[in-house]
Amino acid sequence: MQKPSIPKGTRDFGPAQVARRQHIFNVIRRTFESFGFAPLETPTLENLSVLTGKYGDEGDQLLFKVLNSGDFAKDVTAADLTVGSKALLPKVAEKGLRYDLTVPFARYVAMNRGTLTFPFKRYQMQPVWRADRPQRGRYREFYQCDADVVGTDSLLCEAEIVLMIAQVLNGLRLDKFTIKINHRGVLRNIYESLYAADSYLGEKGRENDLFVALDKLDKIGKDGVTKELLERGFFGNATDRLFEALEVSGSFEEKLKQLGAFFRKEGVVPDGMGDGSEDYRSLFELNQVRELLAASGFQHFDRLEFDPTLARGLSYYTGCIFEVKINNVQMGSVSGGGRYDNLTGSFGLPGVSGVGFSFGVDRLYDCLEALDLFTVTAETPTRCLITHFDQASGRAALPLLAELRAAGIPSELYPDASKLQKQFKYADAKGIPLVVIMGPEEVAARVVKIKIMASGTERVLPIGEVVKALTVE
RNA sequence: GUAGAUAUAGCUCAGCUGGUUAGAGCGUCGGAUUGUGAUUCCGAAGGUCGUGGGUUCGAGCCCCAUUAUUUACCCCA
Repeated sequence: MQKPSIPKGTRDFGPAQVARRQHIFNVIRRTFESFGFAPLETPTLENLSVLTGKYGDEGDQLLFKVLNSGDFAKDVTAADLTVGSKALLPKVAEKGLRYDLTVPFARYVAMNRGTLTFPFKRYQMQPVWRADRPQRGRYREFYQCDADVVGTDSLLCEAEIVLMIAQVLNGLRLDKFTIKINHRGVLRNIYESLYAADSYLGEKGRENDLFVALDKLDKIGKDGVTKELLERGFFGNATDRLFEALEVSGSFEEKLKQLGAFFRKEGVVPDGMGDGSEDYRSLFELNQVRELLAASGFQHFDRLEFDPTLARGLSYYTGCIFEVKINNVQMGSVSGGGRYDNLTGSFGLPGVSGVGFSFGVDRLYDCLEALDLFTVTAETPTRCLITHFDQASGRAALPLLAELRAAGIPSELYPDASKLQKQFKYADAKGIPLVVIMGPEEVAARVVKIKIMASGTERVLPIGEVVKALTVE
């Protein structure tokens, strides 16, 4: 006999867990649909040509590749084996498991460009797979819930993302959250500010190294970031000015102004609208998002934070970027997203702007569990269990069973004529709130006894009035 | 890929410097109640101590290896 097991980083979900997960999905789905997003599903498998190169080198390594069917080794030569796995891969695998929902969506848009009505708004709730080392809040198979819009530059989309995030988290009663927002342009401007002045800082074109290090500021502090930048070839005098740039404080609006003043002081060339404090496009756009939110009646500006250090790993983002954390739980981000100007470009459809974001259902689940916020605990949807004693009473219960179901009350008849004690234990263990007792006495008198499990109270009703009495409650 | 921790009953875990027959709680099953759950009482079943080797008169405990799980780093939902 072998011990059964499931792959690392995957989970089974029992009935109680599924019920709680469905609750999360329902809150998200209702929110997405109320904002006009329509559902889309794409295959679990994508061609590797679609997936590779979209997530950076690290991302490519985390892709699950699927071995070709049949004799997958038939094209492999001895030479391939000596060159190594890189040369071997395209010969043995042409498909992979989807890594996120955004790239398959971009692929879908490019393939169906002729039939879609733009701007195209879709939501998608499906599992994705990453060959990561599992740890807290990190799984190899997990569900994402994405909502994206393609075909418009409007910053209303960004504002609505913030609205949806707040609506979902409030709907889940996870009200202690922080939505961090930044703009890739801000990061670019910061990078430029380091070069705009006279000092030489090291090799140019290493923007990503700067962003990655910057993103860790709140985790490893100034010293840690400085150390990491020096290791990556930036010179010492760069970091001082970097931290000067980041010393912004006050309201969302004030931070934008301070950063604009810093860029001008450092001689960063304006790329924006040219009206005073908004002559940097990134700052202008962030301010626009803020104004649109205010006009939409957004209630949670205390939970929206402009964070110029926020970077996010995925390399395809070009505009606003978001990240959401639950403050009172030790957990990675539960949601993230941003604008990508040219995601469909690599699929032959250039110049289409998209913006979207994603919820990590599994992390939301972990947060809700850590905060003990689940209200759904039932092991079964059954509301009513009919007990019986022998074949005759069991048979006599069937019309009532059908009647209950027709009335929309999920019901079941205990399948065996076991001891009543056993039937009651079954109802209790599964959290079934009502038990109908239908023994020979009840059948003879054309009545049933109904017990409300929570209170322990019982009453006797004529069999014809059962459904009516239960539907009133 | 790098580093650490853990592995004992279905689950969560005790188990003394290495010493007879490895324990508890919860859960399961049976009974107290031949027509009543959760509460109470009584009883029972359930363990090659992850696996393989070594040290020892003697190993759940010490040593080595191996596998699995898990935490952190990198990165990320």
